[in-house]
Amino acid sequence: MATKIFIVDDHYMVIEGIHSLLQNEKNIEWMGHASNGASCLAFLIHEKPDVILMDINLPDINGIDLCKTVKLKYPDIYIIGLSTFNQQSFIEKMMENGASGYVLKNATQQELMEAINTVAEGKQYLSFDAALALRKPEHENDTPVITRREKEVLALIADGMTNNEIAQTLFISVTTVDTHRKNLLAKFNARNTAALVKIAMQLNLLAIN
Amino acid sequence: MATKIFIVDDHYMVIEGIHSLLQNEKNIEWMGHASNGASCLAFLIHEKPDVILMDINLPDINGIDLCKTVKLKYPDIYIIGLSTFNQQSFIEKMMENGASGYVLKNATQQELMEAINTVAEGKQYLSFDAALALRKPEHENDTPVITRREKEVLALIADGMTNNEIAQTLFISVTTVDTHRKNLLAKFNARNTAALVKIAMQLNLLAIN
DNA sequence: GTAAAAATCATGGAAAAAGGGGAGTAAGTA
DNA sequence: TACTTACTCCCCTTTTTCCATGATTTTTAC
Repeated sequence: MATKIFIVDDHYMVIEGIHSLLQNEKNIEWMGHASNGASCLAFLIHEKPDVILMDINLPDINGIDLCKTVKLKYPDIYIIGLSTFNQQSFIEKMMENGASGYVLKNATQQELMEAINTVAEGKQYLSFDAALALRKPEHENDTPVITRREKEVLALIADGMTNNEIAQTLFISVTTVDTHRKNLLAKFNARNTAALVKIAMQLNLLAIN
Repeated sequence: MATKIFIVDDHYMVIEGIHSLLQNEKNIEWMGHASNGASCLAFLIHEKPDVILMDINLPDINGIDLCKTVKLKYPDIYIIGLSTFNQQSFIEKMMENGASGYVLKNATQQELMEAINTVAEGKQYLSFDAALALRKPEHENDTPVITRREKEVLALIADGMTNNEIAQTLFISVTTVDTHRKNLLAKFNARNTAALVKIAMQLNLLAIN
């Protein structure tokens, strides 16, 4: 029985590349592609692929969120994350949101086929590079645990607000904001605000708006 | 006479996609690909393509710099920039460094063929989106033009260094670093360092290390 | 219901950044 | 050659962050 494949990616050349890589595979049935999250969800109303290859960077929605949505509605569909980055935080979040695998865009045909076949059996697959990123020692890659309030303060700091402004925004004292700031610096092991923001951005903790 | 095409891109799927898009074209001769700048230059010693499709993000060298180098050594080779971004600054710099065209990775086969044919005749080609980005007034375009030195300072700031430490690292005066910092804040329209780093990260101006 | 974690607030001082000026030199371009 | 750009350097003042060291009150979790 052929595995039905669907792709969500906004880059035509990548879609064509994957299509080309898979077109001679007998046990693969190409169902087509979507170039954004909305048309992916629309497609899924009527058609049910076995495996979705899903880019993390989509024009309308975050691939990580789309993964969550799809998995919630259609738990039987297996999802493989697809991106140019092998950053631990991306991979981790994708897997947390129900993805069964993660492949980099410089993967070979072999890797891609291995990923699809493994995932189609219900198992998990991580490309070598992705697995390597995940296996890094705890202190090198773990995102610190921050509280709800700290996250709020962090976002406002990154927006360029001073402690005073943040205090007024959140209706709390300046000294409280200062405490949160200090705790953030400690948790992220950052020397100052600049380093803090950089690390937070790398860990994808700041929404892009 | 067939146009000889060579590709420099570190994403196997993109290479495969382009190959697939071009394989049925009669007047295209596929010469192969390189996945980094070094092997591209090595290839060019013995072989001379007519047109090179060149990714902007390469593992070893900036595509913009590679473009300059190639054009300097082999002025007869036409180069088409290739990337996922249609940011004005990228396109502009690529064209300044001798590229004859710029195509986004979500281009269709038609666009790609049009680009190759146009460029092979010695003319310039910009994809619709790329041309649009270039035509935008400066203030609408979000990527400020920063100098080499400013970029260095920016990177060190984002690493958490103080003006004093940066000064010692770059062997310049603290006041000079301060000037660069002030100019960066002005160019990025950032209220403080935190906002500066966030914007720089969003614009992909800080290497991930 | 108690213990832990989170959120709140505070003082005071040292360090750094932000904001306002001005100015000279070197290199490349029109 | 004249002009522009990048890079360099300096002064002064105010604002903000960073650091150390406290403490009290809510929430949350077991």
